[in-house]
Amino acid sequence: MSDRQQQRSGPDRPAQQNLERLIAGRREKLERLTEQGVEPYPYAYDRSHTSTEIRAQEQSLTTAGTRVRYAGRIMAKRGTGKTLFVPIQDDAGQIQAYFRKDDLGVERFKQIQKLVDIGDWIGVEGSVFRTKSNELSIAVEDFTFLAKSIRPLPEKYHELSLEVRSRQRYLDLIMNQPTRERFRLRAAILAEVRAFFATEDFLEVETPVLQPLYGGATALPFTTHHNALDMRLYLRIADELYLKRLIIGGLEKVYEIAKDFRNEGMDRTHNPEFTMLECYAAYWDYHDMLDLTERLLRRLAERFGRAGQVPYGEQTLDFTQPFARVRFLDALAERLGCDPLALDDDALAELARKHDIETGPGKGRDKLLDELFGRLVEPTLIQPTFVLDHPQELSPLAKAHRSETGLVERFELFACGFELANAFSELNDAHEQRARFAAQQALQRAGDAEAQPLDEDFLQALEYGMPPTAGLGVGFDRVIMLLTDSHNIRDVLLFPHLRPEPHQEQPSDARGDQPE
RNA sequence: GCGCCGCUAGCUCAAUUGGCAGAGCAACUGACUCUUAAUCAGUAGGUUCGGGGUUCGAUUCCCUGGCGGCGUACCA
Repeated sequence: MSDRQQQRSGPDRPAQQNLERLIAGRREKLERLTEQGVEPYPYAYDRSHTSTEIRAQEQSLTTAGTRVRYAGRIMAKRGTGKTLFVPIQDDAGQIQAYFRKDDLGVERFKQIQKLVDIGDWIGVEGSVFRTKSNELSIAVEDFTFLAKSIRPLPEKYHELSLEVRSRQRYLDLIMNQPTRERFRLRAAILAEVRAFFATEDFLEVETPVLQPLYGGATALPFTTHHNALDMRLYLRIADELYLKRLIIGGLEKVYEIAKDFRNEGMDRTHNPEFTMLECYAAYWDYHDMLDLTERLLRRLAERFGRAGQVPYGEQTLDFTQPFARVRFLDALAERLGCDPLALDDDALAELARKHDIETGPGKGRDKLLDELFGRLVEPTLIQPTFVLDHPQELSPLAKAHRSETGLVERFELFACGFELANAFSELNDAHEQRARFAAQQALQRAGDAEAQPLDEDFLQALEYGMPPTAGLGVGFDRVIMLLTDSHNIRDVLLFPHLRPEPHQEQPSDARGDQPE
């Protein structure tokens, strides 16, 4: 190790010399601790109380004079000569440790004063008390070194950049209590969703991530390769076609919460891998599913908002009343000021171009209507709103509308200007489904790369008969964004997708992936 | 993808018209027995993201590559 410290003219980048010095200094302290007989990386520490428990039990702990054993990361050191105040952070918060030279002796005090750094892990043992300035503290009688941090923590009173927060999430978690709270909340919301589906009698299932053919959504997949079978596989873009196979199998109510993968752009509401909630119920139509969606969102808003009101930026979203409902074409007509169905193809294309939407082969009428809707209507849907009855071409897996030709029985839920959920009465006529797939293939030939492929295996399953069924997909990360007042999906993903840093080179002998 | 903006010490940020690259925190040395952004005195820390160009001289201007932010497009 000392050889490396002496290495001045090596390949190390000069810009890192200062950091190297800081690290070398901490390694040196580690060596000196070891020389003094301190085990630098012990195997366990038997703590008696967490910070939460100490705060909750302060009264009894102080009156009884109980010795507590508390552990965590050192977040600061404030020395006043022969005493030292050290805030120690555990999972839930911080408790200040109070070291006195007179209590610990010269050598032990010198260890904590000189050889222990901000960022190190430590266990302290002593009694709980309040300082003169009324700070809850532990008067340390003994301490145990638990682990060394050889890199300096970020500076303490400025925010980390979004990049550092995302790329080095552990630093964000160390430095920012709200980040910890946000991810605890995410876990609580997930648990609440599972509890909801349990009360609704849904069965939680798991379906394949690696699929021989992708389907169930309009999106581009990630491709990989299975060596043993020497075959191309796709990471799923949706769970839909497998969950429907389960409905066909007679599991009447199923749901899955899992990662889907879409090989598309990233922005504040999109990450290449994201968590999707999908559920399917036999004998239901999309009206039943709409009711379930409203029950779910209302329950989450009541549990995690303020009595069903959810603050989001400047807005407050109200989930207590029945959500607004608007038909797709009506909403679009209102924004356009004319009936889009009354326009001929040329007029529609011109209208699209007027709103900066590309036209051309592979973009049918319905696709243009959808893009116009996305451009003109979606951003205006702040309060929770159901949009119903979409054009058929956009929804090759949805059942035709029972009374409106050219439309399907479908709804999307919007809030905060983005889509939260998508559902339909599922198409269960195998013959019709085959025709819809054929239409998708025609679109694909015309240049629509996202058109859905024909899934012969799924069609075979469907030919055994699927009962009337409604299905729902919910962008779970977006629900988390909504309920935690987060405005970038990266804030609700512990490890959002980022470009690798230049020094993180990929192994050149990587196997399994097939370059596309 | 495209457009705009950014990248300076471990972290957060300065630097006049192109003229010696600075501060706070962190680190190091010392003082201090109730601090809490502890305080006080001092020290050290830089290939200004990489490469190229213009110039007597580039953190600054130009080109190019990398990464990031915001906007925009497709999608949950």
